[in-house]
Amino acid sequence: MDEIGDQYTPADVEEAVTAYWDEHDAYEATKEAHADDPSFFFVDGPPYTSGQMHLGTAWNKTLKDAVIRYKRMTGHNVTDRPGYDMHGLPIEVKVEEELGFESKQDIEEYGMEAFIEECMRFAEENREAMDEDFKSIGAWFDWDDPYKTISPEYMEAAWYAFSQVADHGLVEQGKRSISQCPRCETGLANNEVEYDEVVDPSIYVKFPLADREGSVVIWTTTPWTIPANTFVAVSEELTYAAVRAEKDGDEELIYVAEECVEGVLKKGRYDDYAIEETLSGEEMVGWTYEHPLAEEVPDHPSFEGARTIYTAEYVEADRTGLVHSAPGHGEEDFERGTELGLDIFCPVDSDGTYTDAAGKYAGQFVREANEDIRADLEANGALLADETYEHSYGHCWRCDTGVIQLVTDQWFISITDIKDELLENIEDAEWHPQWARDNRFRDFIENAPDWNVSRQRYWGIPIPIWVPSGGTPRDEDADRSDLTEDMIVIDSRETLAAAVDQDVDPESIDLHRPTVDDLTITRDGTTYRRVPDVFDVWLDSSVATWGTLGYPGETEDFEELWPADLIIEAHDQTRGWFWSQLGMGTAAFGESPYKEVLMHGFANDKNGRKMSKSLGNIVTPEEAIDRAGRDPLRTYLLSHDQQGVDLSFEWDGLGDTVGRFNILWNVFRFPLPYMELDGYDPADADMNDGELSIVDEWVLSRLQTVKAEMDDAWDDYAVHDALNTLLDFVTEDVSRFYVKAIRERMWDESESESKLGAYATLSVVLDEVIRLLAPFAPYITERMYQRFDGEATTVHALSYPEVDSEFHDPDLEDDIAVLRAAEEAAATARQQGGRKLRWPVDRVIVASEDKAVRESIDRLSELFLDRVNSRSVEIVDTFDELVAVAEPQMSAVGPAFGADAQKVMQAVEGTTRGEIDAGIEIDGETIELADEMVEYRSETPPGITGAAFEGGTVYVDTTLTDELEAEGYARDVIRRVQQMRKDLDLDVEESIDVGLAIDDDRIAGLVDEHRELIAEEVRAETFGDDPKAAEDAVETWDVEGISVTIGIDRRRE
RNA sequence: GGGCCAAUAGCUCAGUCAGGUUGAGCGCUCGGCUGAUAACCGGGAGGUCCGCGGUUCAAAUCCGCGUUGGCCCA
Repeated sequence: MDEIGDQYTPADVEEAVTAYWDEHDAYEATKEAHADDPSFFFVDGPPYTSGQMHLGTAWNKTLKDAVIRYKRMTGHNVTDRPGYDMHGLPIEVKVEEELGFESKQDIEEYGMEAFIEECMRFAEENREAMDEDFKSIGAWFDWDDPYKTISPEYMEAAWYAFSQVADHGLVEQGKRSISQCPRCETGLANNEVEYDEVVDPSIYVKFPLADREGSVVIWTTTPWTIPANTFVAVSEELTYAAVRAEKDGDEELIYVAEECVEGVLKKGRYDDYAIEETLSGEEMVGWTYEHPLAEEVPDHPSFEGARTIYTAEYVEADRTGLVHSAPGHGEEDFERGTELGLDIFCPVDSDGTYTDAAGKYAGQFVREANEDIRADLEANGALLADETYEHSYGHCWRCDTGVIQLVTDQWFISITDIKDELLENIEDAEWHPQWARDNRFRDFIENAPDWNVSRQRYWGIPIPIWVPSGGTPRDEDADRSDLTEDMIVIDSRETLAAAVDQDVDPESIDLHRPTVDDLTITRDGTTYRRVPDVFDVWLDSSVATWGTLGYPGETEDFEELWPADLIIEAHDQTRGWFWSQLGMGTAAFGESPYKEVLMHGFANDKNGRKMSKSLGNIVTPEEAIDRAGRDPLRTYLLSHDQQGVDLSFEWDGLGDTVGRFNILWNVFRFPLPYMELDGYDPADADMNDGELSIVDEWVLSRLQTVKAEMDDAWDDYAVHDALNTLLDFVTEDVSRFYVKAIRERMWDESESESKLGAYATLSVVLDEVIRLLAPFAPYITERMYQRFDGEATTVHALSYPEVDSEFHDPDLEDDIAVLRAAEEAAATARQQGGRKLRWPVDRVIVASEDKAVRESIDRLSELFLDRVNSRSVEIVDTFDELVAVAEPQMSAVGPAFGADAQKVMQAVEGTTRGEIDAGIEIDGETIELADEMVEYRSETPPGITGAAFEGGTVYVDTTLTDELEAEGYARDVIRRVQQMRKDLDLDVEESIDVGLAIDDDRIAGLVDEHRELIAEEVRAETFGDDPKAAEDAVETWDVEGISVTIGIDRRRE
């Protein structure tokens, strides 16, 4: 791995480094090097094992990897166990697809045990593929020992935590209205419901009043919930109208909110109407009505308090102002119904078909019954209007089936009971960025409902609750409070083995279903059975901070490390993992399980749109690596805001990043040939060797400033700021200024003190840059380190460079900043004066009214002269050679001179103040000019051009003398010979013979004065005047309009 | 429908917290330099600071109302 190519080729570098790491166990060496450092407990957010790495997960793992590498280099023993989230419905659905299943029934027929084995195989296969993906971007985690949510230790961690939650009285069982996927036949958490636009029926239905004339009108998009209608809700704040409406000669009385009268009448296509009476919502409370499908659904709610009008807060003056309410379905309906003490009637099964209680519709799938219900309502004369409506509607996140709202029995963690504690615990974690915590996260927690943790599925952690047989949660008659009281919550395999009636080996038992389903517990003569549900998969990852430590099975690490020092995920996890962990940590242990959060963004396409198959705008990490490389991809991702802001992926931007690595590569390989020639080993660089020049001191000082700025950025996990500060230093300071400044010194004699100083400085700068960059770009830095030093097994095991105040000289940095600005202005002035940098000038004038600027240039005058190629510099507050040039003011000249004004203008324009003062002549007559007729602008005298910089102006005197011209031409000849040497591919130290002919006698004479200089610079042994005789190369050049013919010959021994 | 975030040069982004003539890099273009050469340096062109309104002597920045995109929630 010793050859350094002329070109930076990421693929070659990365291939070589990967092989090197494998061969030398670089990862293990790195961990070993920091094994005794203070611990840093990082916890990996477990990606779900149903897909492969995409750009977003690549970013996520890259950021984590960079932080871990940085933390190690700054002296921490970092926990780097990767995690995988391997349970849950998404995998079940994928396996069902593979097996061609369509319903739960298929799973039962296939056999639960076999199905679960398939899920495990699927998850493991995906995990292995994802391992490889993550490794491919240089993510150094402990891939041999990931934590997996399906391992017995991990599942036990969930059981233990849940039992703690139960001990705190926060586990409840009860009926709740939930989103149910009728295909998966399970309840879904809110965040598992995705909203898509669908077209649904939109019907207005008349509910005939029982104790008076007329009907109330409701609107619904779910006709299938009408069989379960239990009450109608009105608003306390609305006024309602009794409307006498007429259609086709028939009259009827309907009640709607006053504001909705016109809308409803229009929908019903009534010919005419009159408002008979208005009344408040309150006045309507207690009115009763007939169920509009009374005959079709004989068992419809008719219990005490049913078919009655009540108020509810969820009623708005929308559509009709009255709301059909079915506590057996809707969440709000359920809450209000419970509040009113109404029974819950839900005639729908978990698979979305009506039960016998639905009468005529029994056995039908609810959404398919919509049409029959609509027809029956119409036949009953209850349909006021019948339309369709496009709106967003919830769908199962995995199988895309439209969800239905049902009231079922579920197990909950009563988050609402500990809300104050949750809000307090938020404060214990520091977030980057902080606004995410204080706005979004806090808002969410304030509104968080109880956490439904039960799923009626197979591939998950079985809920460790055993309840008395006959009192299962599916039993309609079971008393809820008793159930919670009587439940037994098992916290571990040991406890399980001790408690159950069967023989169980805690060492070998697999806690998955169906193994645990058959285990019973007998206590005081009562037999307990496990509730059949599994945990919501969000509960799995919520226990990650102790699950990854094997707690409670292993307690040592937990006691030492917990809670986590840092977690890193994208902003979608605010209400995902950031939340679930806080909820679980608080409910189980009373505290936040993490101390710091770094929240990054999403990787979108170049237009800021989500990458998706349907938009065809997906960029894969593989493609990015193929086109640009691993280090450039990582660096590109990390150079953008890492705190809450999305990334718009752009190929050009990735290309720019490659460009910056090219610069770094060039800086790195630039000194190598010289050092090799001198037998200089950069690893042995010693600042005491050689002599430091001002630019050496400056770049070393800049390096200290850069480290200090990077430290500040890292402290705030502003990873992008740290990286960009470093990259700017490499391109702006090291490449553009420093390397350019020391190039000449590289050609000094081998024992030159100045050269040794430059070697030492550049060695130190490169050594530190390599280490500073290592966390971001692990491959190229390893490559460079191994070429440059290589003493340690890997650069990643080394320490991060620290600020050395001995080399910090802010005043010098200020001086050089001024110098660079002035130098830039000088270059501009030269360009305007048509004098290229290779040609020396006699003098440069720096004019500044700022004393500090003048002093800076004065202190650095030698360097300044060198860089602007001038023989002298004058530093002044004002440049007194400027010429005041007259500008006629025509608003004054015109009225005074009338017809002669044009002549006056021409005579005045461009003359100097002296000439004006001496008097202007027009047609032989001297004329009088008033002060206001002329203004003056300052111009440089002939041969001098100026350009401003921040803090002053630089003037360059480009007047030629023979001496300047002689050197200029000589330098041009040198440059041409060097080009020819290079074209011949000569060795740097190889000698040549030169022949030179210049097609202008005067110039030839001038150049002749510098024969020795030329011969020395181009390593010419002989210098003749017959270029054509040369055998190796003859070329004629145009130098400033003069034809110059050069011939060169390699010296042959 | 609600909350949070974003929108500034062709592209990527600073600047917004703390109001005072919009900046940088890349790209483009013209020129220069050059034994780092697919590198490097300088000049130039290139902006309704997403829109509309308000506060203010003064708004990219503060406030309000929108538009577009992202995430989360309903």
